[in-house]
Amino acid sequence: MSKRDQILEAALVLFIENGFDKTPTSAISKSAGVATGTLFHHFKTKEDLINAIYLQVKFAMLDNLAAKTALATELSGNNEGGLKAQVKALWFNTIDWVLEHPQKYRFLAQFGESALIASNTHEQVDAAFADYQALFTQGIEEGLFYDLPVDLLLSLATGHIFAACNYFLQQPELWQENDMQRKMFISFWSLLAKFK
Amino acid sequence: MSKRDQILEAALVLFIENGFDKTPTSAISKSAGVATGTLFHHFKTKEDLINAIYLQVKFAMLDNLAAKTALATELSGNNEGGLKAQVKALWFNTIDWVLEHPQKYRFLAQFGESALIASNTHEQVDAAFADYQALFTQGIEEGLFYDLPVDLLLSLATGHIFAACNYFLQQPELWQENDMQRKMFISFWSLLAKFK
DNA sequence: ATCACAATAGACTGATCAGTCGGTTTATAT
DNA sequence: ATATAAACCGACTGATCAGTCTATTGTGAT
Repeated sequence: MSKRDQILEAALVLFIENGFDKTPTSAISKSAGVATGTLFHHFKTKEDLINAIYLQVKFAMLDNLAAKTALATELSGNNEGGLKAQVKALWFNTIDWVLEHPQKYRFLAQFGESALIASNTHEQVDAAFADYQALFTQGIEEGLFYDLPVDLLLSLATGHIFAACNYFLQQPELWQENDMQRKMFISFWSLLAKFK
Repeated sequence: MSKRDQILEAALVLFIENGFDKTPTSAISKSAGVATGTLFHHFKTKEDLINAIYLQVKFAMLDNLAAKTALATELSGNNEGGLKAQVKALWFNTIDWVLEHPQKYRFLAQFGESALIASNTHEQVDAAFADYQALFTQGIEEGLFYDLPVDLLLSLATGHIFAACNYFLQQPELWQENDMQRKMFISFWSLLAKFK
């Protein structure tokens, strides 16, 4: 692992544990096994660093979704499989990834809404989520989903997913419980779609 | 308005605009028209201050809901009015309050998940929300809601409301649009209840 | 009137820390 | 081999700022 990655990893952990302003750069470089100068060689400022982490985590999440989706279409042969199946895969894979990467998720929850993340950073991420937006647009146009603005529907959907993640990160065993995933998806789907 | 309240109000605005660590206490006292000493007379530390704001805002939200609920039961005569009507009132009044207090909401969104809010603070707030938890418990016991843990259902519900608020704070005129509130409540209700 | 205490003021400081700087090592290209 | 640049190091510093301290002003209470 490159020193740059060591820094990103160490900083993520320290940031979620102590918060941004209670994490001196000296602590980060120390924990990463790297000199101060090296940290500032790779990241111009401390804020650059947190924005880099944010991008890395968001894209890691996205890459995972893309990989899983690709795998699914490959296995099923066709590249459609129905809108509902696609949405379900997206929903399940997101929660699955979060539960496997609790720290990365906690970072997003803690800093995603903070003023530290530059608007430019948000734009880069939003652009990368365009594919999934298209999926929801399709649902609306087909009359399957409620006739609401796409980004509102997307926001409601991510809200549901994140609320679920918050809960199941506290109680991971419940997520595996009989019928739980089925019930949760019904709730999720009902929020979007007019029909079952 | 007491100097204490002036400080709370000034700090809230500065915190959401610049973030916690980019807001020196000197800027707060200056903006509040108060001396440094006065700030630290009322709040032992800067973190005490942000926790005090958090409590004030959460309780303001709660007091508003309680007042509106009380008014509704007074007007309707009986104190029941059906579970769905009660949930709808809760849902509508929350969004209404948020849209009328965008800064307070933005504060909650930005700092509610941050490490700055003490666990003790969270506990005080959770305790105050017990009444609304009872409402959801009732819905589950009556077999009206999905058979899921209460706090999971609560978390999903608040997730939906917050996602909606985020959206309509950007596009306030859409909230008033014909049919919008009806459609949004259908989506909200479907997420909780097995039947329409 | 007098006492006690809460509220207010603002100059001051000790500690902290983001970021710099001059230098060394390592990798790459020619 | 040699040149060039990128990666790396860590001691150092200038600026910032949370919180203190001492003094002054309201404000009841008896």
